[in-house]
Amino acid sequence: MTARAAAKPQPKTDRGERTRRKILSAASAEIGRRGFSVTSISDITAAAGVGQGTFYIYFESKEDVLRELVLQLGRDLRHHLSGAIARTKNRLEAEREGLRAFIEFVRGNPGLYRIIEESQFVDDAIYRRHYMDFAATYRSALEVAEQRGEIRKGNAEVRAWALMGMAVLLGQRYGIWDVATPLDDVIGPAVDLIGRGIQP
Amino acid sequence: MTARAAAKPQPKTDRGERTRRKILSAASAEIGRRGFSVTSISDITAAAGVGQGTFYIYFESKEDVLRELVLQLGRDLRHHLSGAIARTKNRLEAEREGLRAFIEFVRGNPGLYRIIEESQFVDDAIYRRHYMDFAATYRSALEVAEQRGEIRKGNAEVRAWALMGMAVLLGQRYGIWDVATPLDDVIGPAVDLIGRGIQP
DNA sequence: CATTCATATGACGATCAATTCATGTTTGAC
DNA sequence: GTCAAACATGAATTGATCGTCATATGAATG
Repeated sequence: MTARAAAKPQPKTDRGERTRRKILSAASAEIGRRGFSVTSISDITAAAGVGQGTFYIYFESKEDVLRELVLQLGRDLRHHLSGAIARTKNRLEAEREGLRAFIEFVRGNPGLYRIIEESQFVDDAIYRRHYMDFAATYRSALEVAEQRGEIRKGNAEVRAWALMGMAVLLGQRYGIWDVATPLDDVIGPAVDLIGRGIQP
Repeated sequence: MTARAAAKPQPKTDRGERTRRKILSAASAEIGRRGFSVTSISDITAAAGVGQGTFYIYFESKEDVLRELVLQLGRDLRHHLSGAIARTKNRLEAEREGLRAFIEFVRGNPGLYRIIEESQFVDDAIYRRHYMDFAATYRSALEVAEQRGEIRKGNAEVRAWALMGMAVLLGQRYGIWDVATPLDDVIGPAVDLIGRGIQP
């Protein structure tokens, strides 16, 4: 499940580069829409408009493609989030804008969300790394905010995972299953919970 | 993926009942250990010690078994949690004991946890129902606590999903990936977050 | 324009899992 | 103890995907 074969060499021409991208992009669309396990390699190559054998010029296996997609999505999401948080002036505002950006991202890319979650059952290591990376970033941000006195002292590691968990399930609930509820109706209560908790 | 075929009739003899259970239990063990997609029906029947054809006397397909496992796990988990919460005397205590019981359950049954999560990619409807059911219960509990003045007023639906999300990812992080950290080191900070939030 | 490397193809063989079914065994009601 | 219904079996069929390979085309170089 986590076995790594020798990676395929990078394409050496523009044409190769383009073809590789076509395959990756078709894989993202097909897997995002129908799921990893039911998508066959020939589904992907058909969607990409290339021959079946072409796939194996650039990738070892379907798992290999998924790994690359997860990494790519991680980068995209990170970029999207850091853009949203950039101009906030304290931690709670960052939580608000980060959560909003996350659910927006999910609404805009439901398939991509599913790809990451399903990667757990294909290559646990890559899924884990995805979350570990986000957690590490989150944790640092919380520690900085703590230093600055923007938030109470607390266990930043546990907090990071708890807050990520909130975002993940709210993303599922309000980003995929229900895209009708206005985001403000979700963000408001969620940020209130993050900021002040439930106690009177 | 969500297609439902005519359900198989219940066994009519003790022997039948026993065989059906053997298959379900073997399926739970195998799928929990190795994952749904890589487990074949013959893996399951071999582990159960029955012939391959026997499987089809009781189940339509592997998906059919998974549905039943998810329902069963939902009942088990609900039972485990309500037992843990029963004697708590306010909402925050219930959050504490519920979270502890949940992560304990995950540590004790990592495979079961994976079964529920993977069901999302096999039969989305059953996975969704699982969460919807828990959310409905959670929401009611929060509304009652609100009535009693045990917690501040707030959007119980959003809160329920946010808190479930926290539990799910903390369960992943501290129930599956890291089972060495003492639970109190996790529960404490998490309940502090739930109770008072991060603001100073 | 000749040569060479990179890229592209899709038919084909190997593999594997799902499901059926003809046949045999067990159970329990009478 | 008989008998019909329920249950059990695993070999055989079916269907689908993977991954390879012989062959062909494209592009760049001198």
